[in-house]
Amino acid sequence: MSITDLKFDIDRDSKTPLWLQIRNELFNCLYRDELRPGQLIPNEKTLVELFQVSIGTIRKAVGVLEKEGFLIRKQGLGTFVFQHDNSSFLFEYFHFALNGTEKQESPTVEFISFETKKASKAEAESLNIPTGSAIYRIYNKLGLNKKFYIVDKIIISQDKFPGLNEEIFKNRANTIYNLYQNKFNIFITNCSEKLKAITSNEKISKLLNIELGSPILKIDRIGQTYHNETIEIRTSYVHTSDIEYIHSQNSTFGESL
Amino acid sequence: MSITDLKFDIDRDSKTPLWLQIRNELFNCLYRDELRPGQLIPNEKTLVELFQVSIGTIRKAVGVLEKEGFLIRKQGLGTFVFQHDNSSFLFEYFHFALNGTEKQESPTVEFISFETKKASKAEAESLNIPTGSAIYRIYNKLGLNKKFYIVDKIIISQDKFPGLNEEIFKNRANTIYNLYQNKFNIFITNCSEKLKAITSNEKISKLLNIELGSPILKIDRIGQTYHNETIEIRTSYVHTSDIEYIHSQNSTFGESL
DNA sequence: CAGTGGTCTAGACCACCCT
DNA sequence: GGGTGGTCTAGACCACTGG
Repeated sequence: MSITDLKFDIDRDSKTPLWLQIRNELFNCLYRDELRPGQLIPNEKTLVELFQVSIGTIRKAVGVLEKEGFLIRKQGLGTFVFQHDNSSFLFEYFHFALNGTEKQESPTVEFISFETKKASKAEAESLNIPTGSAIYRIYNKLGLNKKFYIVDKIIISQDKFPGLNEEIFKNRANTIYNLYQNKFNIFITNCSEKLKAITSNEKISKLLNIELGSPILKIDRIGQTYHNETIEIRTSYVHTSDIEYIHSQNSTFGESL
Repeated sequence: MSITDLKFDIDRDSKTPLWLQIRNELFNCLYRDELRPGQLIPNEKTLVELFQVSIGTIRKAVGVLEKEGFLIRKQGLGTFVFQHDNSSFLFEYFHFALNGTEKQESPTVEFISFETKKASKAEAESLNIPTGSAIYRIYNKLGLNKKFYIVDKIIISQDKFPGLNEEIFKNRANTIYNLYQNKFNIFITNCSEKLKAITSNEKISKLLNIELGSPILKIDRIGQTYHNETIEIRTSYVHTSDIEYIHSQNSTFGESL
């Protein structure tokens, strides 16, 4: 079943603009997996026929989805569905750089452990599952410049990742979000991070080889998929002696143009 | 001299798209202060005549400037130059909320001190002025929910703020960025923040009424104006017992529509 | 080369806001 | 009612990509 065979419900009398209706229809195709990550979507002329609107309206709808990060337009090639991979992922969700530098390098990742556990009350609430449900708890170490500064704890519901095990997790060729997407059909669409300063406990001190009670940056990240469904809870413990968390807000884009 | 009297250099044979040329011309008007914060810019029909292009091209240029944050379009009213003020500023550059909540409240601000000093080497480098140049060093306390959690240290060059003194600073009716903009013609266009976890020293402990050596979130913010000229160095020391630094990345905008 | 998205035109009509 | 930006049309032509 190709998307070009589908029938779409466009209501020309609706108060909702045509471009937004089309954007929503296309968005639902992504959500329902009728358009899959990396896939080429129909060209603009085809979409014009499919939706029976003018090309400007199609361009507006596709433009919004591109701005939102779901589609990528490439002139001369076509429009593709975004996918998480090594080249695009890191600089979206990895926010650290060595002191005084701007973001550049990819971190090195080292596996620590993979366990099956039961969800605590807080974890269950975040993941919207019953307390005590089966979850996976995964620990990783991340480093820059050959030294490890970050410990990541990942909590995911077993229900959403049937068949996942330590081997599959360790042997992934790409990023973790790419694994979710390709093997489990789960596409992380947005993240929210909350940062605090705490003191390191014994476990973190040992893993990062630092003194007990050192100041540590703790980051609680919630990873969600379509319609704000929470998929992953990731807690990072970061020793910020040599690295910094970077957050830039530029209103500018075109000064260099 | 109104903008409608200006002559613009639009090159129809250039490789640069018309909409980008127009965007850059308008941007330069902002930079050169020919269009001032809060001001209504000419309507689309007037811009069409001014630049001798079709309305779609104008809309593209203005749309980009709006996305960049420099202009604000209001249907039925017109298009205005963005200005920092109490209503729009806070939720752009204030990133804290009480534990477990999302961002909502405005912080309360309390003045601590205003001093004239000489720039240290690091400060001078950031501000691109000679070491030892005259600067202002200002301390503020910020709080949420009637308790203070944040100490802000602001460093600015005296050269860029002629006539600034403690009275003017304290008696500002609006935000600090609004003061820069209205009294000194300096418009902050972008910020970059770098976060670390440290332990509190004596000064910070006393100001925030916490134990010496408590874990503290330290934020180094660089505030810049057009063409990446650094205007302000702001260092925040945050006691994150009851509040969190929030950073969301949403690719989505339209799920609620 | 054929096919893609990017730019641009010259309008019409609608929704919104203020007086 | 008069003015603003928002939506939409039905094209033409250009720039880029891959084979």
